[in-house]
Amino acid sequence: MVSSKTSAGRSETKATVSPGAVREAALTLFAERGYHGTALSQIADVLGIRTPSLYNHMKSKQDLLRDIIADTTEQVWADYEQAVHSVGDVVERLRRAARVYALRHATHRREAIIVNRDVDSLEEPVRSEVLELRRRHAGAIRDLIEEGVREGRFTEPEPTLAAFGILEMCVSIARWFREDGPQSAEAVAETYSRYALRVAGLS
Amino acid sequence: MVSSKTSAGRSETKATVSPGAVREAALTLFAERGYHGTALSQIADVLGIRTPSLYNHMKSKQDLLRDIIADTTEQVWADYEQAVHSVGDVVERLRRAARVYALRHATHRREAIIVNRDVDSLEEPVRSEVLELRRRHAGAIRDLIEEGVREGRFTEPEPTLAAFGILEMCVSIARWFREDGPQSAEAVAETYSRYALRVAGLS
DNA sequence: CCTACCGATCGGTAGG
DNA sequence: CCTACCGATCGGTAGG
Repeated sequence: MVSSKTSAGRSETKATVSPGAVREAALTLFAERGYHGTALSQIADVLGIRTPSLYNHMKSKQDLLRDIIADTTEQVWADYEQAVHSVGDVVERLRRAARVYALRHATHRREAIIVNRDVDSLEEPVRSEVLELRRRHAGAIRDLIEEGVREGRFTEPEPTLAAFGILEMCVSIARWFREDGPQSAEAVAETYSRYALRVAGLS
Repeated sequence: MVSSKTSAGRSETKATVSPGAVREAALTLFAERGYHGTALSQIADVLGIRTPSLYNHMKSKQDLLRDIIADTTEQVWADYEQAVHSVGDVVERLRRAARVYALRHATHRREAIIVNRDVDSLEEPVRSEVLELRRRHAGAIRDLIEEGVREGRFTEPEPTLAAFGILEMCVSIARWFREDGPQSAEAVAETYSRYALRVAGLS
């Protein structure tokens, strides 16, 4: 991204920045300090340029947030659809839905933190669209549990509460997972998908 | 000149404010918009006074955040100790620890949201002290699961992951619980404490 | 409790 | 990519 940094944070050599580099820097700083806690001057510092130069690569600070959150939310839904696609068994469907959601939260930690902390800083109508997509996701998980209960595979009498619990348990992975930790993202996702089935009351 | 706004936020009659009222307003606004997303002028607006008058009831914005987060974190630990105090059975200990944690997140939603979203906006050394207390809590839950596994009551092979999952599942209650919803705080806490035992692998 | 006011910093624009 | 600069707003202080 930027070569030969001085101790003060800005680069010695002339920086060449791209929209992707700005987004990458925003991802790290928004995740660390929050949207309102991050100044554009801090993003510029990381990239080794002056604040006004950012505007060659983005439209506004709000646009940066919107792109990050909207893209991530859409990918979560796409993940879900692909995970359960052409899988018949309802237990296996829930297992895969939980596993892919958990895996994303281990592999895209910054995005997950930003979506969950700063979604309310989004301007309308994007904020409502994002919330609607998240509701759809939670509803799909609830429906899986209900279906499993009808088929006698799950026992949980409160599918809505269980769906929220399962999803938020997976979200929490983004808050503690370390790439250099003792477990791989895949192993953690596998473990949490087991928890999901237990919460649903796998019989 | 006392302009009497009726709809836009400030009060008609002369306001009498207390430290508790300032904290209450901060609680609501920090939870809604985040610490950095809330201006002191907004807190003053809610109370019907001018921003500088806030300083008769608090030391600084940062102090407001610190009081909210430190008090809440200490109460969570006190809750835990009281819940497991003089309870011998390890399954019952975990059930009670999860239930009291879940219950607090249903009954103190604003505090919970602020602790989880804005703890990193705390200045040192308070931030580190709060994080240490939270680690101690998670460690205590993990120890309960390990103890239960040793006694053959639980089966979970990853007590650390299970402890994080259980706690964060309970935290999530603060994000969706409504006092006027279909379930009481106690009922939700009861349900989530069942989930906790399932995640631990109650045999 | 208020008005008056402070320096600092914010996101963003003009113009090259 | 830069410098120069904008109006708005921030948390906070002085002084009554």
